[in-house]
Amino acid sequence: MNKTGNNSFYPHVSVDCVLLGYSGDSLQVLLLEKNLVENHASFSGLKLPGRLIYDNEDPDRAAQSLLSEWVGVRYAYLKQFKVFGDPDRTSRPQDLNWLQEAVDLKIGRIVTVAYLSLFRITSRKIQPAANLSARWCPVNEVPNLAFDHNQILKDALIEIRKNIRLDPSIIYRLLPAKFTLLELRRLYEVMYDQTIDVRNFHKKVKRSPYLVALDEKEENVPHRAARYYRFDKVSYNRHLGLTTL
Amino acid sequence: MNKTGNNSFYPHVSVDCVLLGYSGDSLQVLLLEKNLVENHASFSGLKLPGRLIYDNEDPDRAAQSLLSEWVGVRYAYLKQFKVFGDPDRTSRPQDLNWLQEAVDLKIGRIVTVAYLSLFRITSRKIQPAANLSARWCPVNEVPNLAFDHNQILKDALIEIRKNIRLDPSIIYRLLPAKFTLLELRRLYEVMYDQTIDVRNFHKKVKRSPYLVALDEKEENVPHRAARYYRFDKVSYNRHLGLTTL
DNA sequence: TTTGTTATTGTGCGTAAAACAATATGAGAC
DNA sequence: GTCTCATATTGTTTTACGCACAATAACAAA
Repeated sequence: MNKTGNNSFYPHVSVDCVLLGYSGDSLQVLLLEKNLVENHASFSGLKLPGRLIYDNEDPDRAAQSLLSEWVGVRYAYLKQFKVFGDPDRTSRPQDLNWLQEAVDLKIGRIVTVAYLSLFRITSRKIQPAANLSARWCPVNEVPNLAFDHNQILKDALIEIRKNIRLDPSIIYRLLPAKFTLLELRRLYEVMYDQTIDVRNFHKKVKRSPYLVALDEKEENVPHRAARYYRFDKVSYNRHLGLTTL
Repeated sequence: MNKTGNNSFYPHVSVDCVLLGYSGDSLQVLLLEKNLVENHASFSGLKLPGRLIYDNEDPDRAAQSLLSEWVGVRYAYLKQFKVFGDPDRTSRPQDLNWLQEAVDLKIGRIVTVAYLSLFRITSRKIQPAANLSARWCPVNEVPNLAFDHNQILKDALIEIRKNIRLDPSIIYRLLPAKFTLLELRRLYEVMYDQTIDVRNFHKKVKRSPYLVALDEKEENVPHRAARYYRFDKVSYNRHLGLTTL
């Protein structure tokens, strides 16, 4: 309740992105190394991609540009999910050092808008071309991050699970155009961190009208070939009215 | 992409609260009259309660204090649900006028964090004691509001429906300690804007272990008296683990 | 033809959603 | 006390889904 008395208070506003990529067997998050500070070897120095918003820039647009910059995906799932505004969220000594030395910011307080994005990691995109200080890290093996970024990541994972139940189409952004039911099942298992019965799973997904079987099968596999399926957006949108209510 | 070049950009940050009250037969939202400007009779002049955050103040705390100020409820459901940061959201002429004349703000850009709160309207609380410029308005009859507040309200209503499915306890904050199943059903019907079959509804709610029947009935009603029920928080919290997964 | 490996499929049970109408109960009128 | 009015309360059937279970089909290589 520390009133300033007048209305001339201006906090910083930033966006931070939890960029989640699926590699085909695990869910990974994009982390940046704060490698601009060289004399802090004992500090982990990892953070989520993020920056202050520009003058006259919508936070949504800032998040979109971060996504483009680091991953290059233009039309991925991208959702603002929470604001982190604790006045002390940037006040740890290491974080203050970095803000001052690397970004040339004074003791500034920063209110950040957190975004969540999901996409498929293709071999080409694993290393962002523009900057080598970025790396993918499995969400289960994330070390201590700067600021409250561990908390932001944790909230993002909770959020994404909620959203998948309300909008299953999110899942299919993590798969190639053609996929087998095994791939689909593995993805659900990774997302919810639990195993799923094969038979029940087949029955369930085959009820969905937007999952269409192709006349195509795996080739050159040393066992029975699995059928390929694809996700049909048109059927999904028609079907939406029923499942959402 | 209007970069400032340096990192010294400071937008305003505010919180706005969608305070939803249930009067027993309809859902209402608390609106404030921008009555400080007297020479704009043709302008509706209604807005959601909100203000800039103070120096060193967490947005959550600011929202909590707004809630206390206007409704006086201390432990109500209060949830941050979305950020509105379009640079042009405060640029309509009427809104600019109001900002300058009433709040003494220059052309400032404002990023706002929107909160959602739900509670019961008791006769005592319908008119906030401190300020008579506040009024309840049925959510279906809300006129044009200042800024993007109509959009904020719309998003809040979508959000609350999602949240009730995930956490039914929210519903019981809108009812008195003792209530009949008719009152409970009417509330669900108002919330989802659809009628519900009486028999199926009774069967469904009676499965909930946290809905306990009392040995008490309505009195002085010209028909069969309905039984009273209450919501049991302890049973609900025990039960939570099952329904959430 | 056999073998190894994975893909695919069916049955039973318990629970819940949805669509239906008849009976019970309280207060007041006669 | 009986009747009437208005609302409260309750049950059955059908259909769908979640969940727990194991046997069969298909492909490639030996």
